[in-house]
Amino acid sequence: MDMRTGPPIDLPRYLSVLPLFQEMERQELERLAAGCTLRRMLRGDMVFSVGEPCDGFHVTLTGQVKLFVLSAAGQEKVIEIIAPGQSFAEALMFTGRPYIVSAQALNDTLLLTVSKQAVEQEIARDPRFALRMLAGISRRMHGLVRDVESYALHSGMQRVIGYLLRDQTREDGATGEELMVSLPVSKATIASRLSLTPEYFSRVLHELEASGLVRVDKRDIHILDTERLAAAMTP
Amino acid sequence: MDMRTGPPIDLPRYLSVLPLFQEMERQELERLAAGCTLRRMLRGDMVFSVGEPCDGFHVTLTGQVKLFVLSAAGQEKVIEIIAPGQSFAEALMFTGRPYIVSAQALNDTLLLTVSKQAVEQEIARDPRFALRMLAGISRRMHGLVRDVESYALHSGMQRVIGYLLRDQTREDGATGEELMVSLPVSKATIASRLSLTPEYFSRVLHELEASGLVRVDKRDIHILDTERLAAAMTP
DNA sequence: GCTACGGCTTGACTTGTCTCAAGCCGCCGG
DNA sequence: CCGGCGGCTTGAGACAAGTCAAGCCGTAGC
Repeated sequence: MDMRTGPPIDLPRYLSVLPLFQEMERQELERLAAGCTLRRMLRGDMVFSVGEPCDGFHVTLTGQVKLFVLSAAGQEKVIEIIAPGQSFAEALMFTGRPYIVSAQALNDTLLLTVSKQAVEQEIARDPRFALRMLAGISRRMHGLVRDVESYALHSGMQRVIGYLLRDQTREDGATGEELMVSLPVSKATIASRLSLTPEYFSRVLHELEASGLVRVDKRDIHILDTERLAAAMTP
Repeated sequence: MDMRTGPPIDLPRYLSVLPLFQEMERQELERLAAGCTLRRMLRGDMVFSVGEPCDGFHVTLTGQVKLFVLSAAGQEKVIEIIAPGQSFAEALMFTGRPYIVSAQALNDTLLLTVSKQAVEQEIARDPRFALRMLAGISRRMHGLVRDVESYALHSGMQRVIGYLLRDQTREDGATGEELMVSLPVSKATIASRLSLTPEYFSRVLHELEASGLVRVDKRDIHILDTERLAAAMTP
């Protein structure tokens, strides 16, 4: 374990709060913890780059990480923005091939890395852990399929609305209730995540504002009328 | 087991040739086979539809299946075309949620369905089977990431070239070697797979032909110069 | 205070890709 | 032999989204 973080840390306790390791016994967590590394990363630090060998998966305890690819022309496409508590690169670990995306810290970040070896060992010991990994990866894949669907079938405006309402389920609140979405990172990064240029993203937000559907204040998007906004997605 | 297929079939033998079940003992295969169903499907038959509960995954032994979604406006987007011997919907099975895509037979198809229960049972018995499932799903996800990348960073022309050269690795053959790609299904279906309209796909192929890079004969695309074609992807 | 820079917006123009509409071709059924 | 239909192509025009360029604003640094 990397001890650059200062005083020893109760790693098993850190692990226990992660969705992936819920319901695991103290003893199992300790076994896993032995195969873990904790790193403090600064904004802009690379977690890994395309082509590097992959021998584990990662969890952001605090901070944010973006997964992205670069085109031959140097253009960047953000595949996913990893929020605190989320894991990433689990799937890649199991293919046994090098990374196909790069990962970079968007903020100062506390990063936990679980070695491939520890995971395989734990799967061998307890098949239920394998099911948890499978469920996690499958959920990730679910998201990717929805992205593909979105890129192919939705306009830029629809993708933006979809992003703003991503956590809103139907009948989640009363009609016309006002809620607020804070963009977790720069607008340019969100734009890339949605496969839009920053310029066009700006215009779309402006248009939504002009229609009286949202109010934009820096990175806070106040949704003035959830229902009308949702309605604007299916014209 | 569904016996509509006529005389009893040596299901374990069928299973043993699938990549997913490689290296499994006869006894394990027999256990799995007990949880399997074999169905003959006609062109156009639905394997499953969005929203239906998912209690297993599928393998096309012969024939082809398309995975697709429909937009609110009724527009279709083909997510993937499943070739003979390939499995699909493994990931969805593990999320415990209903199907998020639909699957339809593109040809008369012999379809094997492995029940969720049989899979979970086998994972409990042999963790190495879990690793195989994980590797399979991860490979699928790898493909999805490359698709997202492609939709975001490549032009229509580049996506078509990428599709034509998908199995070609560098130094796979001599310079200028001629090879041929047969479209497995209708051009309209391929177009949707690539997120293009049939009209535009047609124009792109025509343009490639005009540049002397390919020769199109019905569904056979003869690649006249692999290197120049690959070069046309990175302008 | 002035300057510099990152993050964002705005305007004017261009273009890749879609839409709509018509037409061609090969094939099957009557 | 003819009609119809699915699969595909072609043309003309429209539009969503991208590009390039300039400019604004707030914060950080000197």
